[in-house]
Amino acid sequence: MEKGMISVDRWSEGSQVYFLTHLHADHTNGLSPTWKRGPLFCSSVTAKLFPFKFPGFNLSLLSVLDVTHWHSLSLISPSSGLETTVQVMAIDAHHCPGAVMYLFRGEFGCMLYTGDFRWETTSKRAQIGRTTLLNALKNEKLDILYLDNTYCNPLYSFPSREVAAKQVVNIISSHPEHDIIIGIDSLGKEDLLLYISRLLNMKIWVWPERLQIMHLLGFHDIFTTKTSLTRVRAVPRYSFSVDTLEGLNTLHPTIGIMPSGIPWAVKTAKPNDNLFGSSISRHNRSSWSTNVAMKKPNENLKIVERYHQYIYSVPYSDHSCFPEIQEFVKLLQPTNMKGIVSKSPSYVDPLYYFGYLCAANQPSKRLCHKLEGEEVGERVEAVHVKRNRGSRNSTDAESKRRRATQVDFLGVRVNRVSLLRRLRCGAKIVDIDCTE
DNA sequence: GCGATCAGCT
DNA sequence: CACAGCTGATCGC
Repeated sequence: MEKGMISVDRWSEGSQVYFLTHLHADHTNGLSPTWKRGPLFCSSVTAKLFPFKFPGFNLSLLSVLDVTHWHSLSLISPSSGLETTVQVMAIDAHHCPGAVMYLFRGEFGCMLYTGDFRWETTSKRAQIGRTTLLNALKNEKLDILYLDNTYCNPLYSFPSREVAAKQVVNIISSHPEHDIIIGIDSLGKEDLLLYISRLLNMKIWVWPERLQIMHLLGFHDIFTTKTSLTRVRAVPRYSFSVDTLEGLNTLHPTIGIMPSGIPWAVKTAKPNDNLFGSSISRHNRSSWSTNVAMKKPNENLKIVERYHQYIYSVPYSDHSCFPEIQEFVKLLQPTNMKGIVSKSPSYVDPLYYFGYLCAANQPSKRLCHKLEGEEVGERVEAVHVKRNRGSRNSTDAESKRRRATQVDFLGVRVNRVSLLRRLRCGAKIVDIDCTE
């Protein structure tokens, strides 16, 4: 295999330059303070947060890319061995602070790696993104689109974050005597918290490390670590559970709000089930419930009852929902397309739904010639593939067998989808034989 | 002992 | 199911 040129959100050896879309952990797997494989490009906000996440990292390796401007890099062509120019543009991805997409052009053609992104066609920011992309692509064809396919399934349709944020504010203001906890991660959902703070004119509690991040992001007066100053607290999602809520309610009436594209606990119930017969109105439930068969109905029922006693699931998502992904693909009409998320809720290759929008039947021969002739088979395969359950209980022999499958995959189409499922995000995107 | 990786959980 | 990501166990150096 010839050496590659460019890796995005992928940190193994063999590339000349590396790009980071944003600082969520599933995109930094393999990065560490001791990493030193080459120049690492990212946005200015990501660069600002970077030392916090990777203290001791050699910052001379970091290069900041301004958004919406072309930057030229001089690299060695993997095919000819000669110097070649690659141009790259970072574009706001509207995901979490610092998140960008990368648009590349060079001898390999034109390609876009979205990273995680949200494409709200109603928002001002997305309109700017739309103009930027169209201007950048102007007379050029997008040869390959690496797409955030997290919610690439028609099951997933949710409102804009502005609408969802209003739902959150409604929930809080309809519980004037309650304490509120909101489950968030170490980065992301800041806009939601700012919105709450502005509309309800209150500070928001965050844990100390999160306050440091808020300060790095330039938010100095809105957040606090003093519990006495506010009844609204943003807490780490991993500490947000039914048990936590039940514990808190022994001290003071408290409700939880979970902003998420996946209302997991809701999904075990039907919209008209008695589970929702509570006197508290559930703003979001009607459009949310999907019916999923239950293995142990009674057991799950209890969990759901406990859940709905205290927790609101609000469809506030930093990923694009299905109709938005569709809009995005329609706009760009790439020649080829590849999902970057393998562990999505209902993984399906984006070509299954959007192949008709692009010229996927005539994949660019400059790129990924191996993909040619596989796309139709892959699309069919994608819907029939069974979820890989029970990996936690699998034996050593089973996991060895799976590893063997991964090796075989490089030349065998039929295993392609099941492998993609397990792969992490990230790609070595310019690699002559395109096997990653 | 340290970092990388994985299992388990939410 | 699992957005993103923590904790704790284990492995290899």
